[in-house]
Amino acid sequence: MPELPDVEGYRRVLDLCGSGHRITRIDVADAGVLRETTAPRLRKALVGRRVGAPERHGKWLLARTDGPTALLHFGMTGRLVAQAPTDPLAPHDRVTFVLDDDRQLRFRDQRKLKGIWLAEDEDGVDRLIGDQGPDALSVTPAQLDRLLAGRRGRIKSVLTDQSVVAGLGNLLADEILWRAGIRPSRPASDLAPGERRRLAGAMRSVLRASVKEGHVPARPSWLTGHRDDPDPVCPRSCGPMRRDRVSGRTTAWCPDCQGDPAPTSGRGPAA
DNA sequence: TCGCTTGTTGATGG
DNA sequence: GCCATCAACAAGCG
Repeated sequence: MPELPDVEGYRRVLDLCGSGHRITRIDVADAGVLRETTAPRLRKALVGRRVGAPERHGKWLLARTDGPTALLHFGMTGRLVAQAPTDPLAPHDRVTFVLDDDRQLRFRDQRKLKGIWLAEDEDGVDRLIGDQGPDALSVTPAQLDRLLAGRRGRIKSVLTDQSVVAGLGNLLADEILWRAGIRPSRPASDLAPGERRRLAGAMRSVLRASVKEGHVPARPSWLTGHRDDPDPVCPRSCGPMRRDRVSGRTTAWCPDCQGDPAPTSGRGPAA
């Protein structure tokens, strides 16, 4: 679930609830989410530290303190929730950070695909997320041109490649490509300048609206509002939507709005 | 039991 | 080197 907008929401939770407060205790209910560290080492590094202004890069949340930085990645099912001490522990609350005002920040994650890392300094941060491309929210049209140049892969694969641009997941990529009217299976380097401009604009507007909500909203006027319907219909063309696999991920798109089906026969007439 | 899932990584093959 | 596919990670649902 978590893509850039979700993680930005968790960043706000951490900022609102944590910034300026000291960490007084860390409860580890399931050490399976601790990566390259242990519960004792996490406590030694962070208990007593004051929480600073959190940052986000792509889908990574950087929990700053006046000491080490904790790096959180939420995989497909992770969340960060603020709770009162009286709130019962949820089944998937893996790590609880208790603050000096008794409030709690809980790393809640069903599937434990990712988790929490610890970085002692900026070199450590860089080692963990240094391979990430620029954050999708900050990408300009000119920058997108440079990022796509020479990429022979499919545009959807390129957009969801975190080392190219950081923050876009399956849902966002589909929504953005649909908004821009570009077929997900198009080779990235084939896009015309006008298409790249539309893509940059769609990325910006979809991201802005989604960040405001803290997730990709399933609005009736959006692709995301219909992609899980039994027989999904495109809210723009009113034609049937398609569900294919592109680069191993379920891909929802509209043949009317996004050109012809995958170019299996070699050359797509309108492509 | 199988297939599926909004994320990521590493192996493998073209 | 680039790209696509697949399996794996882990857990739940239908």
